[in-house]
Amino acid sequence: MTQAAGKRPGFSVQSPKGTHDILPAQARRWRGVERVVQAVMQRFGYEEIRTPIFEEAALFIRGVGEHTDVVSKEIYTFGGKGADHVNFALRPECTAGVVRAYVQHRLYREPAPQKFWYMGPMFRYERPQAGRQRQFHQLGVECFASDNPLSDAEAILMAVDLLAELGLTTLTVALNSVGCPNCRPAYRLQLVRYLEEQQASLCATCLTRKDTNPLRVLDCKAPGCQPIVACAPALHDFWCVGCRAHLEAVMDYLDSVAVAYRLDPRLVRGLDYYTGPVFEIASDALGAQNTLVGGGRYDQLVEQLGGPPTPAFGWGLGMERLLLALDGAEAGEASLFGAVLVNPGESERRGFQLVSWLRRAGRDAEVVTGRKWDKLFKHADRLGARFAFVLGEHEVETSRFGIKNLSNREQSDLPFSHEVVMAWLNGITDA
RNA sequence: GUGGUUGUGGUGAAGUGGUCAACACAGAGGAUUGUGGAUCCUCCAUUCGCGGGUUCGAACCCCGUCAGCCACCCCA
Repeated sequence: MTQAAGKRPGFSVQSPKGTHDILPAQARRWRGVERVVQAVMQRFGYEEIRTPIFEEAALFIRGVGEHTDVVSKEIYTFGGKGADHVNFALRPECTAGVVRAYVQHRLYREPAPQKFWYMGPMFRYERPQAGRQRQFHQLGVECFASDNPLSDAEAILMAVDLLAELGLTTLTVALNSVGCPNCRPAYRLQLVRYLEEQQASLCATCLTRKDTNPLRVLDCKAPGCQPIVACAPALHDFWCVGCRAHLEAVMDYLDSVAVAYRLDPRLVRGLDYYTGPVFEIASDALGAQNTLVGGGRYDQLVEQLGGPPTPAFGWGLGMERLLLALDGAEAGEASLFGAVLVNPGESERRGFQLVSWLRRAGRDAEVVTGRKWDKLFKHADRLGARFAFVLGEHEVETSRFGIKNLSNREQSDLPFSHEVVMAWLNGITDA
């Protein structure tokens, strides 16, 4: 923000627009969420995968879709160097990268289905607002080589359970099917024909969407487009037998485990690769950007990116939005096992020894140096220490040290030696 | 890319043209030469996002610029 007078480092001391530092207090919250994530993923048999944060730009253009906003106006690209100059792009999402890795390493040879999860930064050049940043973090899952509706339901359930376990309750799950290659073309044709009739009253963006990605018109919130959308041919009238049956099976599975959802005939995804069931989980604890999880089936993508025909299902979850929705939850206080209180001089040497013994024994501890004992104890309080180790000049002279339990204020006095400390550690019980 | 709104220390904020830029919290030091969230005292913004202009004089007025936030759009 402001620059100290006289110091001109030649750059702004501010993280780039739309990016944030995660400071220790926040990082604690992240770790808490990550722990739950890992546990849930393990229960559902998903394995972690980590892919590069940049890929060839062409991967995203082919995978996500040339006409999606994500690719056409939000992607960060940069050139390589030297002879084999290729254009790269910071990943705007991770499905394309995971599919690329799946194809590259021929993971389809592993026993099916192959189930992966990932977590990491994604990049989209957008105007920042609540729940939207240029660098944000996404947790996602991809399940390959299963066209069984059970896999769809399992993945959706996993998202719901994860959110519930984190304490999120006011959620709505929206479900739809965007149709498969058997039925979508017919629908698309009808829709375009209809939109052409109505094009006089369509908004400007919908006019271009009509040709590039007509299904997205269904999602348009422009007031002028509302009546048109309302009377548009309905997707579900065009579903083929397979699509209908698949969606119904997913619904049946969800019913069987009491996952509440709402069928939303207008739910459409902004990424081109989706086929069949799509879903979204929104939280009313958020502002305008209230979609927490979005995903669906993409049975064509693996083949499109050079792999064998492989059905797949996946979703992505915005970590920052999740943390935002979780905002009411406690951040967790800083805590410490032991604070070793010492005076300047020789007692610091002892303090260094003692803190090192404690750390080597697996305990977190800090040395605090000072002359005034009220300040030292106050400091120990602030650190949230369970025990204060009193090791001042008096103790150095007598070769002893004090241990004070800061919660019940009981203090004992012991000879200063490694063995004594270890014995004492063995004697304490963890709360 | 479009619109709205806000920019005063680590934080929350007073101050709307004229002495050292209130106050509160946090922080540092002391009162108290060894024992913790108390009390009292002291210190902590050569400067009001940044740059220019008007003026004898600007945190306050004007212009520009940058940033934050919110919304549109889009999406997680």
